[in-house]
Amino acid sequence: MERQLDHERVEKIAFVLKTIAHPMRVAIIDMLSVNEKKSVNDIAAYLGLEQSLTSHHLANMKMKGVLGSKREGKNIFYFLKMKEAPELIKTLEN
Amino acid sequence: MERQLDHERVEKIAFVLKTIAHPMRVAIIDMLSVNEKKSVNDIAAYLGLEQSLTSHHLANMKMKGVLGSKREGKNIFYFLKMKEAPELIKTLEN
DNA sequence: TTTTAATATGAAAGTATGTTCATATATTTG
DNA sequence: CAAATATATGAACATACTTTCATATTAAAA
Repeated sequence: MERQLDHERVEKIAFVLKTIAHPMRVAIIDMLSVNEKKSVNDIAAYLGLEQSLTSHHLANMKMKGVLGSKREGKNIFYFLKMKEAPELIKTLEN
Repeated sequence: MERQLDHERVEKIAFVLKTIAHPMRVAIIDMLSVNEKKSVNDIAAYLGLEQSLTSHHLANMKMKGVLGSKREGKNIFYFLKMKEAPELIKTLEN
């Protein structure tokens, strides 16, 4: 029989869940699971949010390993980095 | 091609994620995914936590539909109600 | 029917998270 | 290089979440 999760593992799992557990961030991940990459402005426009707020959330998810980003000229494109993120959302769609 | 998630769905998904996104609560769900049902004291003892704190977390998860409970004499047993909860954890174990 | 065991509850304090606003930085274009 | 566009950043504020502590409730046992 399998061991229960140890403390460190539990912390890490909660950390990832916490990173995603916000309506804006769920929406961003959902969008990026369909779009491969999107600029900050596109994301903000699509979700109807302010630039600065969008940027803060994107930076947060990037810092925590959920997203990545890549500059292309004037734009910065964000993309999904943690493949599990959309799976979490899919688990709860019903 | 599939529609994106609407606002209400995104909110609901974030709500569930937020309910689970805490180390103690991940540990409780993990425990209950292996044990079917456990009393408050058992849970508190197993996790090395105070009675009151454990009770608060259990009540919270019950209120939000993740857990259920059932009194048996002096004890109250908690059990998993939302089947997706352990799946979320499983997605992030690796 | 008092005591003990198990759990819940509510308020206060502590801590973390989210949002806004003003401004900074980087890149392209005229 | 000055202006415009895209994005980031930091501080202040607002809100939400966690923990603790003291006490209440419920059920069983003596």
